[in-house]
Amino acid sequence: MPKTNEELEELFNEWADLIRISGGDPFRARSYEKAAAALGAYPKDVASLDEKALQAIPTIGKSMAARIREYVDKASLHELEDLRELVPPGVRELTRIPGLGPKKAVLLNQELGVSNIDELVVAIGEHKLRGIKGLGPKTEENIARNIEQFQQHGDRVQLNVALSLAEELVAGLAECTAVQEVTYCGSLRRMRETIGDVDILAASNDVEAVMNAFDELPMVGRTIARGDTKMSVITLKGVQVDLRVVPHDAWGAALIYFTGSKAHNIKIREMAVKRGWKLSEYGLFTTKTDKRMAAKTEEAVYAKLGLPWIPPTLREDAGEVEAALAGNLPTLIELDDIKGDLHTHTNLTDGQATIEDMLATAAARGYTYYAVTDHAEHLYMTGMSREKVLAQRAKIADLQKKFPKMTILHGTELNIDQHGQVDYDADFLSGFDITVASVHSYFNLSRDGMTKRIITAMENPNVHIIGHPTGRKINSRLPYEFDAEAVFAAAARTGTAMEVNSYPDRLDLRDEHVRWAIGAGATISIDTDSHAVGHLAGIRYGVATAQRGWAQKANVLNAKPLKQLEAFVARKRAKAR
DNA sequence: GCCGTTTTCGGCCCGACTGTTTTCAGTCG
Repeated sequence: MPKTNEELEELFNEWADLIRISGGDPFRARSYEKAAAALGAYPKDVASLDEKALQAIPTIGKSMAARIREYVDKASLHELEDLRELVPPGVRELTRIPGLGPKKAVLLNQELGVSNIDELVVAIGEHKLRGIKGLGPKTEENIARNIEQFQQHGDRVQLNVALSLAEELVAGLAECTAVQEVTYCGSLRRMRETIGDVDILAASNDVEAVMNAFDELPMVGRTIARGDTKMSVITLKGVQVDLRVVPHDAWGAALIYFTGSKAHNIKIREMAVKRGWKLSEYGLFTTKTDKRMAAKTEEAVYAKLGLPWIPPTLREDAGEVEAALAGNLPTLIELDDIKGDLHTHTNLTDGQATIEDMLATAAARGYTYYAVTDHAEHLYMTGMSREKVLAQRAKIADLQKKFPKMTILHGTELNIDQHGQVDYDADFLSGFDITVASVHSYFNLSRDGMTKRIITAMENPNVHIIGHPTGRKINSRLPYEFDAEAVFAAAARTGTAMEVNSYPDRLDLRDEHVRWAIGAGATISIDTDSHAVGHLAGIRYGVATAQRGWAQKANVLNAKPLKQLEAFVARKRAKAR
């Protein structure tokens, strides 16, 4: 997303926190949060908009627009700076600890002078919290434990880790006879790239039995809360899991509630309120007579609100409700639409598996084509040479006979050098069926330099896909700086696909970028970058990320039949002449 | 601070759980 949007998202979120900490109007705080989310998701650079255009963005009114302009024009926000003066430094940091909200953070600061997490740890060690009115020994204990949990597992877990944990938990609970239905919900069902807590929903009329069964699952560690319908635990690996048990006849309403997102739920609950109804996890009710109108299935609840069923990957209040009302919901790309993988490796370079094993696994997935794209020679550590390339090509011609239903494409993953050039000359490049080109070096170029570099590579008629386009690694490496708007426009202009790399620690492009790239008219390619046979199944993460970016089948290169894929490559090569 | 098919003022989603209280505030999702 554009840099200004990102900065404003962060600043407005800080603003919202400071309003809450300073005891300001909570609804006003929410306005800032909503505006922050809207700016973060906005696909164009807001720095280029005037006040009138800014106000056309939902949640941005007159004063928000003026503040955005102030920030763009003067690089400052004087009201936010004034507010920072009012709030003791460090109090906001304290609210990052689970269970410690603005009220308690202020209390701790006022009573004990605590202004950061380290000082709080010392105060707890001296048992100073229990003397404060409203706090007791339990609170002191809980905060101490939450700090420990936060410091050890502060990062959200990756999608694949959370998903396999959730699948294990669901399978375990399904064996309990009291469980009528069980599934995972929350950000995991929405397939967000990282997951805070794993949410499990079960239907049963024997809550005790389900909770006891949950407690006894081997991966479950400590219980942190247990009530009549809800229970929270920490797994042995330190992930928080929330279990909610509901009556079977409220399954659909509970699914919606527990899947979220919070913003999506608020949106549809407001729709209910406007009709004189009330929506909760127990169903959709009339306010006057408390009569339940829908609850059994998600479809029934959405239908009563005048909406089609909305796929979980879209439920972020990012325009999906409005699109649903207008009958414009996208028909999302599905896993079954994927016809092949266009970015994969073998043990000829840095992969773990032989080409035979990779091909057999791909064929078993039912792919109609598959590209072998081992690294090119400028990634010296992989020891690639032209001789090896040609030998691999000959081998593929041979192996093709073993896979009559799957066309094997011979490709390569090229390295984009700091000037935008790639490993081979046009002549040698034309021998490949398809190529991926990626940035593997010089991550610290200037924004302009990086932008120019990537666009230069895209202008090469023998470059068909840009691999992991932003270079980010979740929780470890930031994306490199470049002008995404210019790059996506160039992708559309040059007929180059932008990859959605499915590797769980990459997911690159990410959801918001996918939506933006598609909006710019670019084609995306959902690939696994597999280095082992087990990686090929990871395509589900890429498909989910593309869904979160509103991608439809027509936007995806490797959802096209082979002929159309070949035409995509040929069109680009023809441009060189 | 935003917003409008009851509205330009007065609303703003809804419920669960904990810990500290003797009926509720704070926090979470």
